[in-house]
Amino acid sequence: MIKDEFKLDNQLCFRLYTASRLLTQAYHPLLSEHGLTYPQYLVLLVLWEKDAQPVNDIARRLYLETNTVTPLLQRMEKEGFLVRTRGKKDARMMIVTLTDEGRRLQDKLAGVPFAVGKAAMCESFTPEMLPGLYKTLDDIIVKLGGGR
Amino acid sequence: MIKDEFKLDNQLCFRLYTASRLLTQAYHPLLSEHGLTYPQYLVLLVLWEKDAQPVNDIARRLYLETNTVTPLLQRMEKEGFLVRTRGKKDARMMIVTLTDEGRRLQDKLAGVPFAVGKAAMCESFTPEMLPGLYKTLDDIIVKLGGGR
DNA sequence: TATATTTGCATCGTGAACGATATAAATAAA
DNA sequence: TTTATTTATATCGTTCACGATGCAAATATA
Repeated sequence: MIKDEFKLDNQLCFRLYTASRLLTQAYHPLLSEHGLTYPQYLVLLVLWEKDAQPVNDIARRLYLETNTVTPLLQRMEKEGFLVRTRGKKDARMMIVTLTDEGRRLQDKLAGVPFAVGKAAMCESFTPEMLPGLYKTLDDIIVKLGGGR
Repeated sequence: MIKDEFKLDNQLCFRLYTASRLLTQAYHPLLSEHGLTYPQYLVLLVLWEKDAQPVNDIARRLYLETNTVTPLLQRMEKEGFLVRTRGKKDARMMIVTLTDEGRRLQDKLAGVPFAVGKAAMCESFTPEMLPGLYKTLDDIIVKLGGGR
């Protein structure tokens, strides 16, 4: 008999992994319509909050490494959503700035959060449960993401 | 000013995505030591519960597509953890069966669940909170993963 | 000032994810 | 029994993730 700790139904990570993938899939049709992927959408969220940030700050905000973010930003630049320019004071830094088109996406994607929310909520999982869930996930993230 | 729905701190999906990635990273050193990745570890969990399953059943259990699972199984076969044989009754099916080495990993990885659990738990996120969290995530998965 | 170290970003290789498509076996319909 | 459809898996192309490594600019040290 398999040990309890090895049962798939007792795995926190598998649940997080699956829920994350399925929720990302829910974003897919809404984002691909505008030529975006989910990680690219996250970059937009970061830049909409605060424009003109260096690669490092964007990566840290998303708990990602720069070697993940750099090619992602290069693709977004090629698509015309942002521009990357060397920092004047410190030439090592690559400053990422939204283009007009990148800012316009904020209006075009205005309906996305609600649409995805509607797709995930049900009788047993309601919006009122979100704060508690956020707190729990944040605890896990802080514990594991420590340095960031 | 950015809309509340667009703030990164109000994103459920980003939290799931981050928590999933960070928890998977916690598995990494423990698994790579044995030549395994996290998705490969999930395949082992499935096969330890029930050996000799077709690709389709493994994929459904993990909420993945077969085009994700097939190459993953091919790599695991090359590593000697399992064998893939065509079904006798239905030759379309590829039956996946653990090797002795694949079964032995169950003992070698015996300490992994506890080690990862210790890495994720803290004062504010305790093992007692797991059942509630499981329920919430399962609701999301069922709502979004519907058919599977 | 010359040298060493640190910092910020980029490149490379591998392994997922996943949409789209292909292929062959099994089953259903004509 | 041909022919059409469904089913199970595999292949292909693109985009992440991420460990390892490289490189140039900035900073610290000698």
